[in-house]
Amino acid sequence: MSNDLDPVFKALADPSRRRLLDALFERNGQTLGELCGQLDMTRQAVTKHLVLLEEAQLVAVVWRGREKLHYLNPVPIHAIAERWIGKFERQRLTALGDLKKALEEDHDA
Amino acid sequence: MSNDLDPVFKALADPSRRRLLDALFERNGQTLGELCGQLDMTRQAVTKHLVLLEEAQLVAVVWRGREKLHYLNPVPIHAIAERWIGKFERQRLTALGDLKKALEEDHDA
DNA sequence: TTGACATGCAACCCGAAGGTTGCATATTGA
DNA sequence: TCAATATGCAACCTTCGGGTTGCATGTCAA
Repeated sequence: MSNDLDPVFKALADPSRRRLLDALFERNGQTLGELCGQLDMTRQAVTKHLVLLEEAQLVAVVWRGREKLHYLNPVPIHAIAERWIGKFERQRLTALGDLKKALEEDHDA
Repeated sequence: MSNDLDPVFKALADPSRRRLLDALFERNGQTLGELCGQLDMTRQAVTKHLVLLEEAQLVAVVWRGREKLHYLNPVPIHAIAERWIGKFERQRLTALGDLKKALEEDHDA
């Protein structure tokens, strides 16, 4: 399994791509055509977004005849949650405390 | 509190900015100059990255004389974990199941 | 077998993003 | 008071990202 989260963060940075993930969350296994119906752009633009999602392994593809079915792969999101967000979540209250304290000291001065 | 996660996703998309967050994670409250020492680019470039982090509310700033102290604000990361990642994590096994099943059916055909 | 359908590929356009350099401003401490 | 320090502001350059259009390819169904 890849250990590089960068393509995942990049893929998640665009609202249209998050929207595609949401669409697959609503109904998994949609075709390209179906996904196009939910975004206000050309099929080619949607294809490009899906390519990025595939490269980040957020979406997996299965061909059925001439149709391309898209499936959500939750593993990279899980990896981000585990390896990245978890770290900050663990120190959350400490960081908030630092911030509060700094603001108070600033007020004094 | 802002409810818009887009600037947060955008801010997290760049490796240099994630690195800055990591640096503040290591030692909270660093000055601009200190943060510059940890990235291989000009001070102005670092400033630009920090502006994006501030706009996403991931970093809060306190001025102490001529020094600008940077503090981690864990709230937006928490928001992403709660409102966005949590949703996918909850359906994680279901999505993996869909994917596995689709791959098997593809194999049959 | 053929036309309609689902998708791929490639060139192109434009604005945004990341970086640089140069200069201005404010604070500090000797 | 003045030089060094810490930072801001603005113009500029190049690359990348998101979007389009046009055409090619492969599959299905009548």
